[in-house]
Amino acid sequence: MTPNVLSNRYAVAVPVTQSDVALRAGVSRALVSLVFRDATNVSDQSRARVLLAAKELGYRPNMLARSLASKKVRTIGVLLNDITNPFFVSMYVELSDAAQDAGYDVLVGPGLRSVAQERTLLGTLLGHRVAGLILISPLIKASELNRIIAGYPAVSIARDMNLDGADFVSNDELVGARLGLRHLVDLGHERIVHISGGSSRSAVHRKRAFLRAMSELGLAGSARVIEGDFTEEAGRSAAREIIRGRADETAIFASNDLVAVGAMGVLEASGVRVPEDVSVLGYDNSVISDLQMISLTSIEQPLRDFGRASIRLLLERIDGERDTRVSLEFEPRLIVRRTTARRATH
Amino acid sequence: MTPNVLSNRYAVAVPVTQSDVALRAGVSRALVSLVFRDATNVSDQSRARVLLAAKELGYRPNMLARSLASKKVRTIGVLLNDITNPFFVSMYVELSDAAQDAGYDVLVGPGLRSVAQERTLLGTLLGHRVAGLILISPLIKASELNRIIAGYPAVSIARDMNLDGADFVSNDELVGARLGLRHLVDLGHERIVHISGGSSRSAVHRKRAFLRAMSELGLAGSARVIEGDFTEEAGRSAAREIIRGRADETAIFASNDLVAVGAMGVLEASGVRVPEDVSVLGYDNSVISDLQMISLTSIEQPLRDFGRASIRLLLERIDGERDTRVSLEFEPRLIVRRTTARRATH
DNA sequence: GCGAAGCATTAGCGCGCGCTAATGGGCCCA
DNA sequence: TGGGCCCATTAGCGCGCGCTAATGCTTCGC
Repeated sequence: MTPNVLSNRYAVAVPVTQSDVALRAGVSRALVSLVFRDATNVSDQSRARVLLAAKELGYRPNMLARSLASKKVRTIGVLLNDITNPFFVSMYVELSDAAQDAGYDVLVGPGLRSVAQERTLLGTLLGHRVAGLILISPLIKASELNRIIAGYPAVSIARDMNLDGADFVSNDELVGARLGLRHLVDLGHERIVHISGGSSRSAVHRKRAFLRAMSELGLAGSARVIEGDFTEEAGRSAAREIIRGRADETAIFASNDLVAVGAMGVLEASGVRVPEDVSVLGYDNSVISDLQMISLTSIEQPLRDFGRASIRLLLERIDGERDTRVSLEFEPRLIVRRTTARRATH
Repeated sequence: MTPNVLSNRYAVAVPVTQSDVALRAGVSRALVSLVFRDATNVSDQSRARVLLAAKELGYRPNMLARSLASKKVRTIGVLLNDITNPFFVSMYVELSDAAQDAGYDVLVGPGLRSVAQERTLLGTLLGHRVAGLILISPLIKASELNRIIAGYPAVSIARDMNLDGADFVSNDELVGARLGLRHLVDLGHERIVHISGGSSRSAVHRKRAFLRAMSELGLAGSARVIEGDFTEEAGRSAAREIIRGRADETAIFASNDLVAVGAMGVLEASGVRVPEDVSVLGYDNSVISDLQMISLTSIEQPLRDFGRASIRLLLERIDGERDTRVSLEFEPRLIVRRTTARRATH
């Protein structure tokens, strides 16, 4: 009976430390540190021995200890206000990509449109001492946000909140509205209705851009707005209102793709054909707009540019290269698909 | 001239430590630690003073140092093989939710269907010394995975790889296939084609379940499979083949929603009506299937159950309560929408 | 008034690693 | 053989916090 020999079928993950590697390689712990920090002044022979020992033991530098000791965290926090929105997810992909290129990890705070939850998530991110924050269309009001992240490197995407310390990246709403409306006007449309995204800052900006672009085109009189939010249901509801009111609008400028798709669903179910009877224009060019069954004409926001620029701006602040606030607006692009067509002559 | 007075418009985030709080509260550092760990044996008075000082200074416990000192990391790593797939994103939402309830943070490794990338991401997660891993349909082959995460608490979702140390959570493919096919057969369909998800493990399981369920229904002879993958394009391509071949199939059992939507797009563009001429069934019940314009009948995978169960299983391992491997299969559900209908009598 | 008991607080080591001043050793040249 | 130089390596402190044995203080009972 040897009670020590238990059936240890499942190996326990024994944490391997620098000391373990040093011991096995027959060198000091600090030398191992030097090797893993790519320092010079290490003989090729020693380096090889250390790397070999590390490999044999399955050693991996402990990010926690490393961050703690160096006082430099290579992790960026991303606060997402709505992870179910495909547009934001794509945004995250770009961010993650750009961050990785810069040698940073990304920690997400995936919100579900709740202010309270956002507060918690921000706390978590700050608790992890992330090097900087990227806020994607946050819901918390600016004053509170300003207080929470005071002095923290931050970039806000898609929502300008005039944070002293936060840079701002967005798409040029006015250009977007012009692109979309000119396209519709070129197709002969004049009476155009906008289904808004609600009372959030970005939604209001988009609505104003719509109204202004209509004015520029001399169509201020035939512009109409139906209030909604950024969901499919808002699109459905607005479409019902349009049908009920027997309005003479021939085109819809939706506040985003989801809204557009919701409207189209109701329109087609009611016998109103898209684009034969009504043209529909979305915003974001998210993945659903590209589905063949939907094939929605949409305004594309340059996500890749957003991602790259955000990370760049953030790193400038993290590295202390800049102290002044920067706002960047990128130009959106019109992607024409099959939901917009020449206005029917009646 | 007082060169010390610079225009310091942007406050620098000064890291506040436990010592700072202790100093301000006039107590020892360890007492602050006790307060923040909700220890007993702290007078209400001291507690209040510490908390006040912490609030005034904006102190937040440093997760890094905490993990290092306690040797307990409250972070779970999630490896996602394809973050652009809405199904996986929903999966992540549930996981994140369940983890938070258990007091854990979540660190994501967002893959884009690349094995090399997955390797890197795993390295990052392990470098962060996450308490455990959740692998969502990973691509890395089992043997390698087994070596990398040896002894690490892990749960695999949607892909069984017989890892000794990894539990397994999935949906019961056979039940899913039966649900879908019975529904189609009840509607009078017999000749049914499956558009497969390719050669990945989960795709093969789904295909086999389809074939077996067809056999059970006595329809082995009228079952057909078109190979594809889990993308919309695969659905389109398969639909073209179906049309070209003038096959007499009256129903399509797609390997996922995206494939189904792709097929529907081509069918309708070719004048084949859904569901009048052909019924289409998806899998996953992802967000797109619920869009009114699509309204796809689909097999719902119980994501919430997946998430809860995965976290629970993982915590059991992390807490050392269990050493043996567990596999859980949850029953999917049929969600009937508008893409399936009674077979046309010709 | 004294000891015991109980409670609140503190000192100090350890976590894994970054970083630097200091040490050691080898080599070359005179 | 001695001195000097340079390169490789090491000892040791610090990062912010967890944790516990030990200390100080108060209160109470007899």
